[in-house]
Parts: sequence; C-alpha cells; structure tokens
Amino acid sequence: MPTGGATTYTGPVEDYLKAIYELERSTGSAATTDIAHRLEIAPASVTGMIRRLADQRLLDYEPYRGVRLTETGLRVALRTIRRHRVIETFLVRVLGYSWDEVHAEAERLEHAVSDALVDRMAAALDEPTVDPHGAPIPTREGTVDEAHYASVEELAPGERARVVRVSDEDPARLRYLGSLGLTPGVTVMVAARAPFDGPITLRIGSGRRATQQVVGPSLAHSLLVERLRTPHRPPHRPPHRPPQRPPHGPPLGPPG
Amino acid sequence: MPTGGATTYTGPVEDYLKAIYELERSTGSAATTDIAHRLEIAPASVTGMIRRLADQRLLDYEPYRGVRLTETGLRVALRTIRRHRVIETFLVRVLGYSWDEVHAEAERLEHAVSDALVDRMAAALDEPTVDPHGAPIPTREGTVDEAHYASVEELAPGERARVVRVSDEDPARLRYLGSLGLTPGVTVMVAARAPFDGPITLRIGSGRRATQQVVGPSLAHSLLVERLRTPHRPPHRPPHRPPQRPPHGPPLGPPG
DNA sequence: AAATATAATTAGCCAAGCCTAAAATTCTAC
DNA sequence: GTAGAATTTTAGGCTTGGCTAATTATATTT
Repeated sequence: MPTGGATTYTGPVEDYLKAIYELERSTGSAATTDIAHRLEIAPASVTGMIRRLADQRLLDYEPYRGVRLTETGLRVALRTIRRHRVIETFLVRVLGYSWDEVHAEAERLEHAVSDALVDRMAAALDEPTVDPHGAPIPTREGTVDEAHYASVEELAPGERARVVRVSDEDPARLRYLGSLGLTPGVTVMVAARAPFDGPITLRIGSGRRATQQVVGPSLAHSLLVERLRTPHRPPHRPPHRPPQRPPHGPPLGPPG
Repeated sequence: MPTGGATTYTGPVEDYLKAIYELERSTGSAATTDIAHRLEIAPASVTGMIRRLADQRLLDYEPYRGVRLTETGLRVALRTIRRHRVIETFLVRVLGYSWDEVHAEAERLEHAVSDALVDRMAAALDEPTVDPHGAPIPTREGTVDEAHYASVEELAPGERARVVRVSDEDPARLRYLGSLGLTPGVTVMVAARAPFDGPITLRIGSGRRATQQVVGPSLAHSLLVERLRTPHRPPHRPPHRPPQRPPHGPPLGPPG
C-alpha cells in the first residue's frame, strides 16, 4: 500500500536512493563502498545514512549483508530519476542547453521541483521517453524501460549498430563525443579493433557523410548501441549466443 | 571588492537575507521578531542565524541593536530575488502557470538554479523587468527599481489609478483578485469608500467593459497603484493636503 | 585452518538550523 | 527614575548529514 502521501525527502536521501537504484540495476547489488564511491562520501557516513533510510522503510538492511530498495524506496528513486531526465530534456529542447551542460543543473533542480512542474515540463515536451543522452525517462507511474544494450566495446569488427544511449555525465567527455558526431541515433560500424583493450576505429554515420574516428575503450564503454543487421561480409560473427543476460537478473548472489 | 567568487549559500541563508532586505526596504530596519515572524521561525533561532550571517560578513550586527545588510548581503539578497522573480515569470509565460501557483514553486527553485540558468530564462523571456505580480526584477548586476507606489487603500473617492503591482503571495487571495480582474495594468477608479476601514467600491477597467466590485481594506492594501489624472468631476477632493504620509508612514490609523 | 586483506560498522566528533525555557536588555509608562 | 512589558539573547537540546580513527566482520590466501 503506497503511503498515498505527498511525503517529501531531502536532497541527500534522494541522492542515495538514486545511487542505490543505479547500482542494483547495473551490478545487481549496492555495496557500502560502491555507494560511497559513487556519491563521494566516506563509507562510514554511508553506513549512517543507510541506517536512517532503513528506519524510514526505504531500504531493507541487514548489517554486513547489504541493502535493497523497498518498494517505496524504488518509487522515490524512479521519481527522482524521472525529474532529473525530464529537466535535462527540457533544458536542451526549450532553453538551448547542450547535452554536456545539463547534468550538473539537473542534479540540483531534481530536488527542488514539484511533481506538478515535472509533469508540465513533460507535457510541454510531448511526453519524452528518453533524455538527451538516450537514457529512458520513467513514467509518472514509476515504470521504466530499462533495456540492456551492448556497448561499442562489445562489438566485433565489421558489426554495425545504432547508438541509442551515451552513458556518461562528464562534460568534457560528452563534448568530445559530440564533436565526433557520436550522439544517440547515429549509426556506427566497427572498422577495426586493436587488441588488448586497444583503440577502436569507428565508421560514424552512413553514406557519403560518414567519418572515421578512433576511440579508446573507456569512451567505447559509454556508447550503448543496438546491433543492426550487418549488410555484407559478416566478418567473424560467433555462433549465436543465447540471450546475454536475463532482463532483470537477480540482484544478488546465487540462490544457494 | 567583490569576492569575485562563485560563493554559494544555503537555502536558509538566502531566505534570511531576502527577508531582511524586504524588511529594511519596507520598514527601514529588520528587527529579530520581524524576521522571525516573516520566516515563521522562533526568535531565538533567528538570533542564532544572525550571528552566523554576521560571521560570514553578510550582516552588520550589534547585539540588541539590530542588523543591517552588508554590501555582500545585499548582493546575495538581490540575486535571490532576481532568481525568484525570473522563475515566476518563466513559469507563467512558458509553462502556463497562473499567477497564484508560482510563488511556492519559485520559493524552492530559487535556491537550486544556477545564475546561468536564470540568465537563459531571462533571455528567453526577453529580459523581463517585472514578474507576474508586477514586482520589479533586479538586474544581473544587482540593481532594482524599487519605486514607491500608493495602495488602493490610500486613494480618495473619485481618484483613478493603474494597478502596477499586487503585493501578495497567498494563492487564494491572488485567485480572488484575478477573478475580479484586478491584475497589473488594469485601471481602477474609487467609486466609494465606507468609513472606519470599511470596504472600497472600485470601478475596474474602463469604458463599456468596466465592472464594479467591492474589496476590503486588506486586499486594497495589496493593490499598489500609480495615480492617473482624474478626467472629470473631481468629486469631493479635499483642499489638497500636503503629502498624506511620509513615503513609508505608519501603516494607518487616524492622524489624531 | 590460520593469517591477512578487505569491507563494514562503531565511536566520537563537528556544523547547520531548528526548538523551548530562562535570563538579560531595552523600551514604555507612570 | 523606576516598574513592568516587550524584545532579544543565552543555555541547553535535538536531528541531519558529514568526518576520522578504531574495531569488527567477512573474504581471501597460503
């Protein structure tokens, strides 16, 4: 049963819940040190906050055994993420911000806007489903389409793919990617890969306007893509592995 | 010498400075109890905060003798007020908010927006000079045009004036005034006044579309106006008293 | 299995902002 | 000028959300 309430949370509380949500989603679980690292807060402080969040029923917590978002905690996390991404989209589309400027601004505003304002912004934007980096925007109702995409890092030479999301917040990196034309929607093809985590040569765009650029594994990791049928010369594709991961794998260790 | 700095202040600090600015402006000084009343905070807590603000050189303070904004404090206060009013204007003009909804939202956002965002909003609005209630918007450089207006309460029967500002934040009162057509820009004429702080009958608008409404002294006090030359039949104007009250006279009451 | 390394928690501290109750100061009236 | 009223400050306490240093629990080696 939802509190039905207009309960309001502090900025730090929302930040923790967001971080824990992202960690659960991407690595399956949220360890104290992970949270600490992500929020740039000392681990001891994280333990303290975890206790407070657990007291408020936003987390399930057993000392030394990790945390898990409760239903309420998940709802608050997704609401905060919705705010963040709607704000980012609004700043870019209505106020002409570039995609590298919006994160810092949204990070502060997400704790100050009302739900009514977020809804008005979303309406003005015609209910966007992704933010300027391609990240999905949770709905008002708290659902989100968290598809799992491959990164360019995982593509084999010759594979073609469309960039669907750029999973990075760093302004400098975003500016650089933007200058290479590596933004959501663009088509890329892996022209070459150097071994041992070496640089990846990408053909960016299609047809006559395509360019060729080299990116390191770190940037490649941020580029999430959807594979496209490779038109000709499928060079070297492995046998066809079964679905890489379950849609929402079990956040924690093996059932045993 | 300005700190030149991107110094950032907490929400409470900005709220105190705003309150002190408004009190200094409207009553000439800011007493502890006035601040406490305006912010709905216990006087003892206000003393505590005043000490902190003085430590930060935002106020000049001598115990038991009152406070005064320093140059820095004034700058921060005006910056916060600019943020507030630009946000209000943006919400109304871009997102279709009504003038009664914006205060609460701006009250939170003013502490979260960057100066860059405020400037972008102001640019998108073509550098507005007043907010939706007619309040002047301080410039980026920290200057404001704080003209002193009479209120409808001070108008004599027969006097015509233009509403320039509605000095109220309460949503219910603003909605009511809006429903009567009493918004900035509108012309009013005092058709009648009941004695002993009684209701004031106003002719609102001009020509064929004018309506007649009765407002109490409290609402009348919120309606700030600019007197207009009264066209004809100056009905009953007393001999021409010298300026009714000093620009910021004692609130009311018979001169005796 | 014991030793060590890593991770997490506890202990004790701090500042910001709030509170109430009590004391001090200033103002107002007589 | 002094008593009483009003204002302001001090004293002492609380919560939130940080910190470091020390301790405890869990994992990893050997």
